[in-house]
Amino acid sequence: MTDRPVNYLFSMSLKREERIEELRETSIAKILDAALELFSSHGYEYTSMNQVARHAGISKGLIYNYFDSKEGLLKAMIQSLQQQEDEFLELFEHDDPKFVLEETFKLFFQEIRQNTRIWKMVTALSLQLDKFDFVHDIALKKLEGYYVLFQEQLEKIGYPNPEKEAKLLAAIFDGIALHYFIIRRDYPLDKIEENLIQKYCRHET
Amino acid sequence: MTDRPVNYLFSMSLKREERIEELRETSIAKILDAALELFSSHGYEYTSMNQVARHAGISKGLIYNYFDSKEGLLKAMIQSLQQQEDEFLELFEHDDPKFVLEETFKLFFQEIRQNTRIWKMVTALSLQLDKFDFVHDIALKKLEGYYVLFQEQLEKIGYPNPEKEAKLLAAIFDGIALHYFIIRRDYPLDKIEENLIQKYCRHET
Amino acid sequence: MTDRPVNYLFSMSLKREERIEELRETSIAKILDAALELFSSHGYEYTSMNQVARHAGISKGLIYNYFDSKEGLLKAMIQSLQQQEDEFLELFEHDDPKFVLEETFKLFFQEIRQNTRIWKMVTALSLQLDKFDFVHDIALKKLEGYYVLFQEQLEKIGYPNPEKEAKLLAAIFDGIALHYFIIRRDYPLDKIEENLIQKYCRHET
Amino acid sequence: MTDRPVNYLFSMSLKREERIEELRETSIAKILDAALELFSSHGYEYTSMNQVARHAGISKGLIYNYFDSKEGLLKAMIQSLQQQEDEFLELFEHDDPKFVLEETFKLFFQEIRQNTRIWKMVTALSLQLDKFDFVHDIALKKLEGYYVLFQEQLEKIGYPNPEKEAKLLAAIFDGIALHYFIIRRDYPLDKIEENLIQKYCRHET
DNA sequence: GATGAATGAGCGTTCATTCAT
DNA sequence: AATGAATGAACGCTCATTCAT
Repeated sequence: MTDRPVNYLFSMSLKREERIEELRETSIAKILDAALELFSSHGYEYTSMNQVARHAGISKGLIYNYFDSKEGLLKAMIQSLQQQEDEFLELFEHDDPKFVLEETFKLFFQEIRQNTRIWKMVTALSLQLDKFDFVHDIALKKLEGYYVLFQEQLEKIGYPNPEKEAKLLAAIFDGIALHYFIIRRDYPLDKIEENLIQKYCRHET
Repeated sequence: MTDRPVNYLFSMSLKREERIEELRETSIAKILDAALELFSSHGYEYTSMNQVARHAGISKGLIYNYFDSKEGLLKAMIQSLQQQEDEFLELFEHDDPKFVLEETFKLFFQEIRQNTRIWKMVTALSLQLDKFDFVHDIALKKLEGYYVLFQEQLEKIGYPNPEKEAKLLAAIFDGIALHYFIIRRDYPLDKIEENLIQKYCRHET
Repeated sequence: MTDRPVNYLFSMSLKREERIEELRETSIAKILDAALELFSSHGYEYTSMNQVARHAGISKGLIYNYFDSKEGLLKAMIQSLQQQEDEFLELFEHDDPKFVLEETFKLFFQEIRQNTRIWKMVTALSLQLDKFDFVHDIALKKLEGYYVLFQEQLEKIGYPNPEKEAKLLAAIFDGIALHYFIIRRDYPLDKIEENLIQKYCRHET
Repeated sequence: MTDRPVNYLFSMSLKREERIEELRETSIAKILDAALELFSSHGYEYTSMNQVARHAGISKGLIYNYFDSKEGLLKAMIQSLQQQEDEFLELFEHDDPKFVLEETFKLFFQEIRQNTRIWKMVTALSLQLDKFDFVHDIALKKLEGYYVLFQEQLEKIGYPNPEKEAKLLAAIFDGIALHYFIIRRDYPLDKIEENLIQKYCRHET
């Protein structure tokens, strides 16, 4: 990211600083929104910086005030997604493993339903690992997060082979997402969701 | 793709025709090989037609004798992959469902192990459905093929909810592939494979 | 350059005026210093106004309070150099021509030794005369100053063809400077200096 | 420089190869000519690749078929100048040192008279040594060539301090060139030339 | 007086595609 | 069938300059 403003001694009032910081944040938000919108609908490679600028309603040059490069913009956009996700993953501090699992399941399905385009993009990007290492790293970390979460809950429930079972469960989820991304309207996402919840969260132990 | 030569009577000897047909096929094969190699290792968008030509050992212009455009080349390449796959999916005409499932499982794991790069590319491409409808169509058809195959076998075995179970099974497979593409060396592909075979093909009914 | 403040009666106290005048001069000096430093080390074309502002420790906009444009800044910078030089050329009001010559020689060599980068830049700029007429004019005036100085002294010493000889002498100096700029450490500047002083200032007439 | 054509076995006749080589050379020549013309009249930094293409009467993209980058084009242009110069420096294989000196002098003056703009550009570029090392290297080599040539001839003539004197003589030349570049029409180049020839090549030993 | 967010024309460069041979 | 010189639109990016505060 380029030059943050240097703090010249006494050179401006706090008011001014705040106003400027606001401007900065507004612009950054506009750019990130436009990038998310366009990258996720047309693809990163097929979106030009010109388009991002136009869609954000600002000039091309301004993007480079805040981001080093197109790839830098992608990185920032991905990280901002990641951050939002982290925020609501912290919610689960419950004792009942079946409850935690069920909530996780519901959250997951809600996410891919609501932000299909975004998660499709993220999935596509994590497969380009040679080009965008940072996406790969984030995908990896997230994956391991799920492995751990699932394993803990399955262990508590008393599953026989919790480590492998956790990996399988995570695979089921990402597989479902993948198929939903491809098949879309014709994919019975609701029924699949119910079925899974029945199987893992409501069965007799 | 350009017009195939029509057989004008007496216009040339069969020998000459055959020789030319051979040349055509050799060139096309060289181009498709180069495209597969480069698209799957560097990505479609990051591979130039120049690179394809150089890697195929032919001239840039020649590619356009056989393919309309870069996208046309991609399409042909994907279709040739599809064709190869169809060929060995016809093998299964066996009665024992568990045997068929086990063979399918083994084939799948062998494929993603041996041609990781290629399947990663195919997966990535099928997520870009706005851009490349044909990849999407192929992915869809293939997916439905698996759904049917799995459903039939699971029905024969006597699974309670074969349709949903088939979809879940297919999701497990593609999820495993996805995770393997991302985690690679650290993913316990062998153990997962064994585990799945045990679960679906060797259990007591 | 923007308008200097006119002295509206009673509009502000002399104290305030003075303080502001001081601020102005400090800022201008900081900018000129930064420009000299950066233009001479990276080249005028390869120095951005942003860099100048950062190096001067002020904001980009402030430069435009004092200078019309990047070229205007260059012009002012060159003129300030010129002014400094004029100041110490006035020192020579001595009768003995050989003494004056020797002092001039020494001054010249000291200058190119100490401020190599700056003189290299000035030389380079005076060769771009299409772009920067003012540099050309300054170079011309300076050159003629040297011609006159040398001619007068050589005349006093009794050289046969003082006009041509003065031009040759001036050429020798600038040629030496040019070669020193290019060869740098390996150029025997000291010996050349001694040699010249011997030849022109210490010989028997 | 980019891809030279690969020689596909038997793939084309010698005639075709020759014709293509001719095309290549014509284009390269057009580009180099345009670059020399524009770089030397407007300056390297103030000439865009678009201008070069337009002036050469070809498309912008074609330049990049033959040159890696703008800097690569500059380099090639300088080297082609260097080559032309080398060719006529080989002429001097004469015994009489005064004759050799006189011819060198005449050649030098003729050059800066006829190709003023070009030599001015070369001089300007060799002062930008941080940016364009190759120009610096060439300038250095050329300079040393002159040092050696002058030293040898002055030695033969019997000058007392030939090494230093050679350096001074070279400095005189480049100084004269520099002054001529700046003063142009008002500089008495002819008289200076005569004067130098008298002094070094026609005097009594 | 001083700031820095914002602009937009223009840069060097790439590359899919065409076409004369 | 095969070549590769040639094109030109589009790209990512820079930077001198403006102006509201």
